Amino acid sequence: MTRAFYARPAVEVARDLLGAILRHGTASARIVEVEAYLGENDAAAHSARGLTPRTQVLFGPPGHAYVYLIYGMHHCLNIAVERTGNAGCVLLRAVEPIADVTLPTNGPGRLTRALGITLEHYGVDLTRGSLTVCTPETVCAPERPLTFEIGVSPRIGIKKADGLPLRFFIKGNRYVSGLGSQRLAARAAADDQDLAGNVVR
DNA sequence: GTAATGATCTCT
DNA sequence: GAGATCATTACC
Repeated sequence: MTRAFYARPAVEVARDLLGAILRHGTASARIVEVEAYLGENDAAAHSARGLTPRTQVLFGPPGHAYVYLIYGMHHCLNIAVERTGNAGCVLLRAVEPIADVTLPTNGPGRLTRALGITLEHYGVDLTRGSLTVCTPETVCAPERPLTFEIGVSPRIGIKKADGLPLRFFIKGNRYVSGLGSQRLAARAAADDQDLAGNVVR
């Protein structure tokens, strides 16, 4: 993805990231669920209270990683978007494994653990280096559809600015996180059932 | 310096 | 429904 791809409103970038490929080293996975955070006018965004040491990358140029530790034990991966000075970002919430991924990837904390993303990736440039996002056509995954329906819902787990439809996900994809998906995924692993179409909310 | 908080996950 | 566990932030 180019710098220009990220230099757009958070909602646009979020929707366009669905289906794209997240790569870290040899590991790769398809992005199936994201959330948009709008910057200083979004009470739920970390950048809502202005520039702090942690959030400075959000105010910097687009296309850089914003990684932070949540609840003392989970890392979350975001991508800074919009032009320099605008603190919008996109939270990656779930991915579908393609290669060299063994751990579960449905959920923000799980996907960072599965792909080995930590605080050391804070601020790295996603347009160059080992942690990148690219278009699905550049990866050989012919069994996965390039077109899909996009589902929309309120963001998960936040208390401020709740209810805004800023969460986007691939409808029917079994790797989407959210209500019930953990039990469904566990049952799928146990029964080897195909859950496609049953995770839409 | 101290205390509250949290864009989560796992188990009960 | 509660506990784990700590960086960041706000407030004294």
